[in-house]
Amino acid sequence: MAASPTKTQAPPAPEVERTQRADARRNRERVLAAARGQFAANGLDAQIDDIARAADVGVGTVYRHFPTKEALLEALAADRFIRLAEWAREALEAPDGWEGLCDFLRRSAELGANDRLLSEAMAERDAFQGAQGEKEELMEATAALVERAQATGELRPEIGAQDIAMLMCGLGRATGPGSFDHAMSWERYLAIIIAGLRAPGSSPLPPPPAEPT
Amino acid sequence: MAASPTKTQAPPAPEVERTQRADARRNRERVLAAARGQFAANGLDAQIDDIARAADVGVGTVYRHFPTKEALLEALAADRFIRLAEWAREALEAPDGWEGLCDFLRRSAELGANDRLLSEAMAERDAFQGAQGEKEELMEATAALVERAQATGELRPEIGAQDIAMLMCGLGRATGPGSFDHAMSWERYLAIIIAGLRAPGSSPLPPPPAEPT
DNA sequence: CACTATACGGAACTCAGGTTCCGATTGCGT
DNA sequence: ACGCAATCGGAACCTGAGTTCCGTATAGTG
Repeated sequence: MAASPTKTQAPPAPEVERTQRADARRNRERVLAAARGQFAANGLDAQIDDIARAADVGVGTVYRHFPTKEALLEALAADRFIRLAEWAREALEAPDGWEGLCDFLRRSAELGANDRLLSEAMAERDAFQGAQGEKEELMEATAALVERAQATGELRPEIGAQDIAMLMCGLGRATGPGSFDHAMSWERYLAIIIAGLRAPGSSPLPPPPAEPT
Repeated sequence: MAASPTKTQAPPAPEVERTQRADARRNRERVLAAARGQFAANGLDAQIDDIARAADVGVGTVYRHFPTKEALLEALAADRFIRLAEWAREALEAPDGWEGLCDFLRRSAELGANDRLLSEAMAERDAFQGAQGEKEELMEATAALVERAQATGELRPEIGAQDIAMLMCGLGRATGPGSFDHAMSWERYLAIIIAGLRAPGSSPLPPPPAEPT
């Protein structure tokens, strides 16, 4: 495209991305995909060498795209959080609040049960600072979902978004790949939890400790 | 190696235990205690050096008593399983079946929430072969507890001992030390689960996949 | 009190897994 | 087609954690 003087486009913004060779971009995707697979199956201790091999790429290439294992991890974790947040927002569109919540839980559970990285990333308090923003967005969407489900009176009123996160995290870690009974599907676990979330007249939950906004 | 004919090699009963120096026995206990603490706090990746230091003992001493990290781990895991099994049997004495189960769950949850090793040991399917027997004993006791609680009609009939294990494992891993919200006590999580286990008229659970005897 | 088998401490070794480096390749503007 | 800079591959390097080894210290015994 000729740089016509009228090209009002291309303002001062230091467009960083564009001068990247095609193969580089392609390899980046490969690495990402391979890493997703390895981390899903083996959790945090998947190995860089394996990822490189799975991506059919040298280790050096992995490191050129992601300066460190941690960075790669965070990129993927952020990815997951974003997807979950999207699902949560979609669920907000559902006609019924309670149904919407359940759908969201179902999708999350399935994802979590098949991706060790997700539940491990969700669990560790300190690590994954890089994906903190995305995580918070997810929590916000979840909170909205929770409130809507409580408005109709179906979801116990004491529940908060934190509770949901905690429960789904437990589900992932108990039923995920490599866990003691991955075959026994996450669906049983989820069904029990959902029943517990809705239960009408049971004794109130112990108070949550100083909910951070 | 010469099979010396006179070397009758001690009588058949290889009484291993008794000729052990007093300090050796004492140190063994120290190591065990220190290891318990370290593993509880840091899970499987607690380090031998730290355990030795905490026990105020040299690394060599740790290895003289336990040939390998794995061995130490298994000794401790077995320990935990045994204690849980005892608790389960105690709970069988409770006047009410459902109450007994809940008491057991409460004690297990508290232990699990404060001991990363426990839930990690419970989860890993392959590892910890050494503690397999103890684990099975626990599962049996749990099964008895479950049946009794179902007899009175309070516990949902589809629940099995495996479900309990899975749930408690998730609880431990979601609320344990180092997890994303250890402060948010395990009690909330447990309350939700208990509600879910009892829930009367909710939709039936998806079927368990080929329960191993 | 002397003697020896038992136990101890901790430096040194080994190995695994993350990270770096650099010569060989290869996309792409001219 | 040419040439340079962006990329690549993967051997080499570094660090951390489990394990081994051996000279020294000590409980227990005659």
